[in-house]
Amino acid sequence: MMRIGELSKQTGFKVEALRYYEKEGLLMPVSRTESGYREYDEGSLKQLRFIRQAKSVGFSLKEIIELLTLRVERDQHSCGDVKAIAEQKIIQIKNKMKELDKMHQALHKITDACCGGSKPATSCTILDALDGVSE
Amino acid sequence: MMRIGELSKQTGFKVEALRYYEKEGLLMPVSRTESGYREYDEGSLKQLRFIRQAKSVGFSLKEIIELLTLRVERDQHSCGDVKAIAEQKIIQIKNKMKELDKMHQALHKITDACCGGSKPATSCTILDALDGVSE
DNA sequence: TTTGACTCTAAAGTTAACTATAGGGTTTAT
DNA sequence: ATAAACCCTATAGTTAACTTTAGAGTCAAA
Repeated sequence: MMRIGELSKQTGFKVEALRYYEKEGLLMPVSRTESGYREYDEGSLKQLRFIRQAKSVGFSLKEIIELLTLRVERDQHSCGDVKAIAEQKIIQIKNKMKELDKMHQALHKITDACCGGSKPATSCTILDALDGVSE
Repeated sequence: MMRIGELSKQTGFKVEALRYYEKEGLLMPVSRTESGYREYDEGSLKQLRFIRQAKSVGFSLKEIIELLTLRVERDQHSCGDVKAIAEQKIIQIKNKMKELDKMHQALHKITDACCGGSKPATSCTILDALDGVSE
């Protein structure tokens, strides 16, 4: 078990952000000490790593909560429910990957074609580069 | 050439957002009519499509400006400059793709393993599912 | 035992990215 | 030629995701 300062140090999230996440329902402390200090464990670390990942690819905190509460629990959510939400998220993720792939190809085209040739390009933008990328 | 309302209709961005983008340096109108109306063209459409893509995968407007101004122009930016920035962005993109891939595998694991079996799972979360994903 | 580092709550402030409002010109269809 | 629909600027307001501040309790070392 660790306190909030330690969790902050190990994850890079600020102490205040961690308290904010609790208020928003993203990350609950495992327990509280008698004096009211928050206590966290390894699971908290894992959860914060996931939150960082999801944030970095453009999911909002609200969407991340949806992802985190995706669970099948007897008498709570049916497999069908979970499957439906998960599949919708998978679609979102696939779309994001497609966008990233296009951007990646375009950037690659810039570094390769625009700068690699013998004669220097006069003007080459990512928009021009995207033109060559199959949609 | 089209005016701001038409551009808004064709892209789904609100008129006010387009004006905001101009103020922030993301999207400049091609020209102005005598009476001061903004005028846009096909290039504006292309640019807005790109902005939407980049936003959806978590790039900030500031970062998008960086991407949009990535261009080799004689006497303005050297190939080296552009290459350096582009390569840094490629790294960012690759990281995002890695994160998305992990999330995708985890979600797939949930829909498959947790709901597919004959006996119902009692509890299965995305965090549990991520455990099995190679890091 | 007291000082410094840590923690708490509650509330106000900040930043990015819009969104809405006020007050006023312009275009276009009738 | 006039009303509806569109555009303008400037400014204020909103939402998400924090960050800061104020005031106070707790814990560990000297």
